[in-house]
Amino acid sequence: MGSKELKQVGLKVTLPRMKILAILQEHGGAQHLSAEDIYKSLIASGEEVGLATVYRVLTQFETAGLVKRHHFEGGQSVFELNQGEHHDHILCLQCGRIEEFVDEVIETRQREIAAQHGFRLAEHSLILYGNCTNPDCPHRPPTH
Amino acid sequence: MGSKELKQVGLKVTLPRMKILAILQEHGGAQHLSAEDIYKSLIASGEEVGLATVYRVLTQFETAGLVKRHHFEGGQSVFELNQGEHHDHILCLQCGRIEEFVDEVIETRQREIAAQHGFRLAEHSLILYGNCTNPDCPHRPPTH
DNA sequence: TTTGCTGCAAATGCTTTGCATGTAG
DNA sequence: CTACATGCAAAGCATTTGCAGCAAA
Repeated sequence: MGSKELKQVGLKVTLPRMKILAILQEHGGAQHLSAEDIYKSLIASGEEVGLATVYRVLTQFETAGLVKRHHFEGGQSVFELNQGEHHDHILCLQCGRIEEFVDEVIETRQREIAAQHGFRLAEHSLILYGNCTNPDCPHRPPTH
Repeated sequence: MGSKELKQVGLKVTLPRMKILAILQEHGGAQHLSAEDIYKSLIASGEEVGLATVYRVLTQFETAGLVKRHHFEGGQSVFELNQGEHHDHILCLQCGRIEEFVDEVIETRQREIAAQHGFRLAEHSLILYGNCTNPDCPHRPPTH
């Protein structure tokens, strides 16, 4: 299942790569995991991979366009499967919940602003931080 | 001139703090400097400050609301004087030029999106990355 | 004087790299 | 068989912290 993607981007099909891809694909691929998260997950399932390998593989995946790297508050990078369409993120400062959204109004406005300033827009990073009013929001600091 | 701000926020008026404030205020206060930048600037002007002090002071300034910290691409944090009104940034991937902008359309839309997802919006980070078409853009990698 | 500040060096947290061994193609 | 992958330990950065000495109020 994951071997096709690996071959496509010219990476050898190895166990660590397959496993990491599988972890990212869980729950529909809409996860945002740190390298450490993935490493722990591997260890938990009895795999013998080094943290360095996790970082190396994730970087290769990013270069290959398989995953996207984000820099949310908190120092560490988080990775998610590249699901094709671009999206931005909103995350809860209380419980760390992350939701994705796409908004054409904002996308369009960004291009206009870039043009006004004499820039050709290449990419952007938009992250909204807030408190989710969900009753089941466990009011504790985010895991990452 | 900077001593007033320091007293206001309950920090003792010391030479390192005055100097760092002065550096941030240069060029109208619209600079985006890393701790290292500021440290080098101090050293260059013959001051005997430690890098640790620069970090400590910047963190205190941030807590006091005197400066804002941003996480642009590149690992290090950059600091700018808190000029009161919120704004976002657009920066050139080629020359590192940074421009600031405010857009009500985007601001409003962000609040709407947050509300739609059941979030009370606390803050946000919006950074546009592009290539500035300025003829004098020195096509080399950004300094930070 | 007393509390808070500073420099220095050491410690930290995340991420990358060097190297010898192992393995996919 | 050969080029690429891996694990481990060590190295790298950016940033923080412990501590003894100094200085602002």
